[in-house]
Amino acid sequence: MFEDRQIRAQLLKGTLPLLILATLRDGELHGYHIARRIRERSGEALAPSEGALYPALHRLEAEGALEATWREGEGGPRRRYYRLTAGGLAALARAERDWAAFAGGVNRVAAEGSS
Amino acid sequence: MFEDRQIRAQLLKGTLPLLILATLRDGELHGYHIARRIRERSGEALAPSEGALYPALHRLEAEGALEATWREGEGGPRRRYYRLTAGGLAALARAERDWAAFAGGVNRVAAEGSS
DNA sequence: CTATATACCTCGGAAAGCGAGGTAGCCTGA
DNA sequence: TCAGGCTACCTCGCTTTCCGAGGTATATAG
Repeated sequence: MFEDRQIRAQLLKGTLPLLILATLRDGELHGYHIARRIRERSGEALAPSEGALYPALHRLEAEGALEATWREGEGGPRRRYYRLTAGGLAALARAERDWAAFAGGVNRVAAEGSS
Repeated sequence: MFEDRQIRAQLLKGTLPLLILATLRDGELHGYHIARRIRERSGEALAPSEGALYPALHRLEAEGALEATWREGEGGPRRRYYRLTAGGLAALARAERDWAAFAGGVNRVAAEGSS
């Protein structure tokens, strides 16, 4: 049947950068922690896979939105901490604006009894 | 630079079925008209391309969410009119629920000063 | 007869998510 | 001692779906 596959599977597309940038607004975090924060804050509604998260972090770093440093982990493997650059902050503002416009548009189209 | 490309380009992913199904809630329409309605109702925020729209319609039809009939157009080329099936109505409800959960999750993560 | 608007379609390419799989360090318990 | 589990990172191949470009066809306006 026409199942959850189609909608759910693709919804995350394009919003991961926003989620990552927003998560890093309060301070630096490492990748695994970012994923956990997104899950928690979204109330488990969003759960980006590692196969999506790490490439997204690399992209943002390559674009200059994030800076990263390796740190030896206390009681655990080494971690890569990410923080926003000035450009990243601007990218976050842009991403929020884009998301608001997009979500608003979808809501207007999907709203019942609009004409 | 980290430009609009990244967010905007992929945002539509996964929401097209919802937009199409919602647009057809009030009655049958043909493809071109559906595209126009989405543009109008979203306040020009959403403008799915034909290369995305027609395949999406075919997918929904193949899945049984839509039924379609050809009609000779009065003053113009022939048109294919789409309408919701019972299954399509259910799919619409599901898509709306998924969208609400997803958008809510993104908003919670992106919201400033949440903890 | 050409241009424009409507209306449909398909193709190739790119982007980005997912799952599976792999490496590695540390801790716990049999 | 060593198996299992948690943290933490990474990559690869697969899939989906979007976009843009291009193509067909009909009707009307100039």
